[in-house]
Amino acid sequence: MKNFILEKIELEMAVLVRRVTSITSKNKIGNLDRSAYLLLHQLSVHGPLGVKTLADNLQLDTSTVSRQAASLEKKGYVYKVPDHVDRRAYFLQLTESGTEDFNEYKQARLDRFKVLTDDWTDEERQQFGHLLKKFNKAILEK
Amino acid sequence: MKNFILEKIELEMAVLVRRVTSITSKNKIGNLDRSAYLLLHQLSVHGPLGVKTLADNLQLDTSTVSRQAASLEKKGYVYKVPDHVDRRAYFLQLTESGTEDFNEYKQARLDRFKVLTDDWTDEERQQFGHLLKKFNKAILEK
DNA sequence: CTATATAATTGTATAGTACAACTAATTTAC
DNA sequence: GTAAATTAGTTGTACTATACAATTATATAG
Repeated sequence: MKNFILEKIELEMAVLVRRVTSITSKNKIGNLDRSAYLLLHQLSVHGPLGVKTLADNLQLDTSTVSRQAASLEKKGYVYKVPDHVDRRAYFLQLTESGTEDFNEYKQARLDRFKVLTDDWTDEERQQFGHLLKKFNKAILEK
Repeated sequence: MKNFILEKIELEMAVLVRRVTSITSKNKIGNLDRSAYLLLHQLSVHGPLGVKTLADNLQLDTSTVSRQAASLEKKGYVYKVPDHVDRRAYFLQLTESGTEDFNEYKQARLDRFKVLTDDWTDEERQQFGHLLKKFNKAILEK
C-alpha cells in the first residue's frame, strides 16, 4: 500500500471533522444540535431506550447522555417512561414535537448534503456512503 | 437521485464526527490534540503564517487561533517572528521540537488509519481519500 | 441477608469554540 | 497630512460537549 493514500485520508479526515464541527456549531435548526440529533436518531430507529443503552450505542459516558436526555426532556422532545422491570431505569420516549423537530432537522441536513454533492455522480455518492459506513464500523471494532 | 443514498451519507457523517471526536479527545500524543495538529499542519505545509491567515484557512475565529497559538508557543512548538511590513502582525514559525512532535503525531495517526483500513482494497482507500477531499472542498465553497 | 454490581444523576474539570470589547497599527478619504 | 475607518491580534466572557469521580437507589449473586 502506498503511504500517500493514507496521508490523504488522514489529512482530509482531520479537515472534515474541523469543518463539520464548524458548520454544526452554527447550524441549529429549532433547538437541535448534532449530539441531540444523534440521540433522537437512536430513539427514532430503535424505539424507546434507556440512558445506558444510548451511551453504549453512541460511545458516550452515561453522564453525558444523562445530561443530554435532561436537556431534551426540558425542551419537550422526550419524556421518561419508567421501566417496571428495573426500577432504577427508564426509557426515553420521543414526543410528537421531538419527532417533528427531528424530522425537520434531518430534512435540513439532507438538503445541505444534496447541495454539497449536487455535482457528484450517483456512483460517487453511493461509494461515499458505503465507505463512510465501512470506516465507522472499523472505528467501532478496532 | 435516490434519497436513501443521501440519508446514508448524512447519517454516517454524523456518526463519523461523533466517533472521531470521541477518539481524538483521548488520543493525545505528546502535547498535541487535533486542533493543534491542524494548526501545525498549516505551518508545516505553508511555512510561517499569521493568526489571521490561519484562522481563515481553518475556518476559525481569530480569537480561537490566537489562544491555540499562545498555547503552542508556551509548549515551545512555535515562536513568533515579527512581520516588519505590518507591525501589528507576526508569523508563527515551527520550532524543531514542534516539527518533531508534529511528525510523531502524524505517524501515530497514519498507523491508526492503516489499521482501520487494513482489510480495504487499495482502490477503496484511494476512492475514500478522493471523496473526502471532494467533500471538504464542497463544504468550503458552498 | 449481605456484598457487589448496575442505572442514573450530580459535581467538577477540560477542550474547543464564538462573540464582543479592546489596543495598536495601518489604510483610506478628504 | 491628518481624521476616520479598518485590520491583526489579545483578552474577557460564555457556551457546548465531553469525561471521570462520587453518590443514590435498586438489583443480583453468594
